[in-house]
Amino acid sequence: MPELPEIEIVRRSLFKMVNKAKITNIKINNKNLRYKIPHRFSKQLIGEKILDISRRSKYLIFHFKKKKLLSHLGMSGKLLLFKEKSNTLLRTSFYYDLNILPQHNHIYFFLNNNLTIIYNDVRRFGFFKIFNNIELNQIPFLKKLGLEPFNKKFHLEYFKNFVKSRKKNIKNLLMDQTFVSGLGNIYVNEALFISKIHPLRKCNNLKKKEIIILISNIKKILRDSISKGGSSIKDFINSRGKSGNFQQYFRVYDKENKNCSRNSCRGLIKKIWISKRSSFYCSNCQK
DNA sequence: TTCTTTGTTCCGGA
DNA sequence: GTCCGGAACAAAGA
Repeated sequence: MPELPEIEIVRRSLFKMVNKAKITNIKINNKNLRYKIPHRFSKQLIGEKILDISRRSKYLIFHFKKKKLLSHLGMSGKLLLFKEKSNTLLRTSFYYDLNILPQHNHIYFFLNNNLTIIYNDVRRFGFFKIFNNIELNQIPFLKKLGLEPFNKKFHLEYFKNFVKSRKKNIKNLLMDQTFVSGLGNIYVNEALFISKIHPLRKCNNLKKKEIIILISNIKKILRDSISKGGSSIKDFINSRGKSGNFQQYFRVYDKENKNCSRNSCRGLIKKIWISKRSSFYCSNCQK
């Protein structure tokens, strides 16, 4: 569920607390994540100092002197911060109040500042990979990615150029990470709703005006979501266990059979599947 | 037992 | 060669 805004919030909240901290130990409870954690994993990271944490699309990158640790949270991955001294107290609040179960704590990164980063993931679709001496844009997972939505180059001309020879529907285009990277199902649904564009419209048939509105809305919705603390389908919390609250602002996602929230409309929200992904749209105002 | 959920990769047909 | 949709994959809860 975490999409760009959620990852950005995790990045910011982690960075505040663990920048310049050194990894003193690592405990792996379950190495079977999306990709199996190799034996050398702990050895390669212990003693390394976190020099930066950056984000590309939905990936987090921990920067060390020569190494980079790439992480993707998959569907339900969480990076929790744990204060050693008040261990018990935080455990309670993380694990029970927020329905985070300790049996899904898979990796512990112990730091020299009395904090521990815990990777918790119910479905284990997330992953960690270490890269040595490599530029960011050469990392295999990152080099195929399209523009970041906030990139100034993500504009009308880029869109028109990209769809010139393409015929897919606009929903699948926005889900395509080689076109624009960081959007997932939820924000694509929302952006199309706000832009009054039907998800099945062919991407090369959008009018100039519609493209401009859509791009502007994508940027706006991501920015708003970050400022509100990230989306919070209940699986998502930020690194300090604080739940995001963007969920209450969803206008179309998971609103099947509800009335359209647009004042002037009041059409019915429909649910369809597009490439096996649930898609919600207003049958009246999304043309 | 089956369905649904996600992002990503892989594959075959067009 | 390129585009595009579908399948597979990971795990678990309903």
